Amino acid sequence: MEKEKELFFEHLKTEGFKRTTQREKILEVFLRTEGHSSAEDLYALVKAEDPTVGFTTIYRTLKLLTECGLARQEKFADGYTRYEHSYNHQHHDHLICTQCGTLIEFYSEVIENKQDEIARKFKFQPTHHSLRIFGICDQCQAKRQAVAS
Amino acid sequence: MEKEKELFFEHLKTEGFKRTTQREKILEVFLRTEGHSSAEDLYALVKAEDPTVGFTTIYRTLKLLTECGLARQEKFADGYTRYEHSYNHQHHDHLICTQCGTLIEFYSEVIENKQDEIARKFKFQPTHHSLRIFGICDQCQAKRQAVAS
DNA sequence: CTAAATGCAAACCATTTGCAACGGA
DNA sequence: TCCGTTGCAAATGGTTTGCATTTAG
Repeated sequence: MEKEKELFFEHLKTEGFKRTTQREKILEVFLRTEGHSSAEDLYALVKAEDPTVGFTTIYRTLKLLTECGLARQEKFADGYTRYEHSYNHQHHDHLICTQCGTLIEFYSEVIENKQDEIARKFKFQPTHHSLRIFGICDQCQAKRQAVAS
Repeated sequence: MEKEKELFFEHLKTEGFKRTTQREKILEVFLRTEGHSSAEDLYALVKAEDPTVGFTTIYRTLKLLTECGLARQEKFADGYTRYEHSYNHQHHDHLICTQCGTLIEFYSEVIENKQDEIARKFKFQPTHHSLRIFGICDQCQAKRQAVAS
């Protein structure tokens, strides 16, 4: 966590931005989240600890965090943009149920390695990736069966 | 193309929807597109052939096409939702340059197979997937080098 | 006939921006 | 002090919805 904070403050310094209490608080709360948080989620969490922080600052800080690589954004079908960090949280990919929205996380060494191999082949320097498999989860398949009969 | 049209009209019939000239035209134009088209792109293309079709109908028809599996939607960082079909276009994944936006397509049998294996393990019935590797492309790496020196 | 479909304009809603007050450096 | 930052309110912009009219079945 300290390493991440340093990285952020360093980024602020080199870009000529200021280190404010709001930015410190938002980063701190963000690093404590697990998984995918929307700006709204984060706003609620930060607001609980510091009611003076505004919605706008959440957005502006998330942008900064994305720029320096601490946050990664992903657009979801529900219209919300969600953010996640990699601190204390190993990389994983997703199975997403298009029926109920359930998220299943998985990790495959084989796929990770193959991706690196492909990137090398194209002389491409990968920073991160997103693999999502869409379909129907176990439970929703059962529900469908029940309706059909 | 005929197979896809049949599938669509069949979907309309089973859902109790009507077969209209607008829907026929939109499907036809959509199947002719290559890659990722936004509603706006499609509107321009359809409008060129039939100026009476409205923007709203594009959205409503894309929703129908997505429901019956002919279109697949993907949210992009620029705020637009883009759609693609699989007619006449084999599946592929993407390397995306975060610097210049270049898209490189690739296909890996190993990754495809591993994905199916993972889905089976979770009793998940996959319909499609999206794998995007983000990073810096060959050309932009060269540019960076040039600036640094 | 009649229920669905269309096109327009207005509404929506997550996100962004303008601006006056504020606060690091 | 100076310039970036903040929070509010208003604006933005892609997408959706209400409604009167048109149209497929």
